[in-house]
Amino acid sequence: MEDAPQEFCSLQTSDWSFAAKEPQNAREKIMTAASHLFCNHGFSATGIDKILTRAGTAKATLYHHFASKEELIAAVLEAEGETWRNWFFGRLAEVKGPAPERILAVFDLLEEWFSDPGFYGCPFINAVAEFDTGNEAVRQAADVHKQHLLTWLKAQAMEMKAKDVTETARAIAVLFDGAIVAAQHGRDPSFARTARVIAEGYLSQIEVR
Amino acid sequence: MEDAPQEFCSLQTSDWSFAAKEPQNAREKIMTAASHLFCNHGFSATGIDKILTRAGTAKATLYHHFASKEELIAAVLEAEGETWRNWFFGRLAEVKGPAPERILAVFDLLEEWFSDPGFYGCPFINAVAEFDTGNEAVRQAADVHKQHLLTWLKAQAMEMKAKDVTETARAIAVLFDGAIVAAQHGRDPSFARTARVIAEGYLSQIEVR
DNA sequence: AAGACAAGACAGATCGTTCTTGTTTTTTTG
DNA sequence: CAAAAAAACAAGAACGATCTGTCTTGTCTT
Repeated sequence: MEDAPQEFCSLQTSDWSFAAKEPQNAREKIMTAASHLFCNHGFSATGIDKILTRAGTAKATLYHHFASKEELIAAVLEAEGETWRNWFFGRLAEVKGPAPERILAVFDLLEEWFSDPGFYGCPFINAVAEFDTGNEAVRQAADVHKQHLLTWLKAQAMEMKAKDVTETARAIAVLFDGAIVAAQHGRDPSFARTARVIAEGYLSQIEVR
Repeated sequence: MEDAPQEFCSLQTSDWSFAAKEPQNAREKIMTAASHLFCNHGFSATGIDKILTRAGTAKATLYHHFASKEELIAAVLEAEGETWRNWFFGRLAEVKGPAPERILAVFDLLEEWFSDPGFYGCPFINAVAEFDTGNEAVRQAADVHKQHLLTWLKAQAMEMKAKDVTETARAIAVLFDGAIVAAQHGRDPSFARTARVIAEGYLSQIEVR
């Protein structure tokens, strides 16, 4: 019952998740089903048959669109990453104010994300945690995703004339990862605010050019 | 070759890992082999047969000591947690100085941990990331482990007369988790120092009773 | 005599993958 | 616009491999 085929739903509450999107064709049906199962029950633990049952598609259709399970995993990670970044940076673009306030807004967005009942942690953190050694493709996908965030953070650090732009971005990224993991483990969205307070203190002490 | 049976090694370089200990009997052989494979290649991805091959033991021996794979996972997590905490808190007990310095020493220990070539992240973070939904036993084991750290942090916060003891401990824990994940993903131990600098700033601004 | 262990056959289920057959949908073309 | 060609898709059988777990037989150590 829990993993039954998704019923029609015109209201998109989880803009950050590809798995919550309305699939338009068989390929998307497979990807949204796979995304949900991978992220909630793990990649290795999710078999092809479970994905097909949830997607309501045929086995040949999956292997027509994806050469292997590994390729499906890669496609899901890429789609999840892109959807999440569109949501995240899209919302950040709405924030008015100087760079420090934009950085702090990051943690408000994290709290929104954590508060979603469907929150399952960061797919990339989870994937690297599951595969660790081997599967360099997964690590690379996670790296690409993280670079997007670091690039944005560096831009903010430059705008606020931080002395060490890279180190400032790294520091915020540590708070970012820490908040995600703590919120996932404790099922407690308020870790985003804890991280925000730390960030406020850090940014107020930044050395400036 | 990579996962061959471990050769004799009298020097214990990785005191933090149960998988690096010298097994004394068949049960410990199984547990150290399982620990190594679980932590490096994932729990679901590691089959019983691979564990037995690495341990050099028989299948009946495994099922004589453990009722199921799930129970073996639980036993490995518990052993890994205890070994790690013995190393961590044992080393912390050597640190002289007031509470803030003891807290900062946490991040020096993290850097040591991250610098070990065999570092694979935190087994509990990895386990929760892999299973997420379902498997409440794993989540509970992770919670117990985290409570040990939080209790220690609260004691330090009390000693330095922090106004909000719980929040102070939570903040350091966020930096703790963030450093682990960042170091694991970037294969870069220096994230421990990044987290330490943030902690220094945070502790210097703490509200005191 | 008893328990710990090795070695491995065996079972039933599930894994990822390929293949076949037929239907529906889309695209191209006359 | 209609006919024809092509692609997408459903349903599911079949494959060999691997999965967790059981069971048997025999050796070794206490």
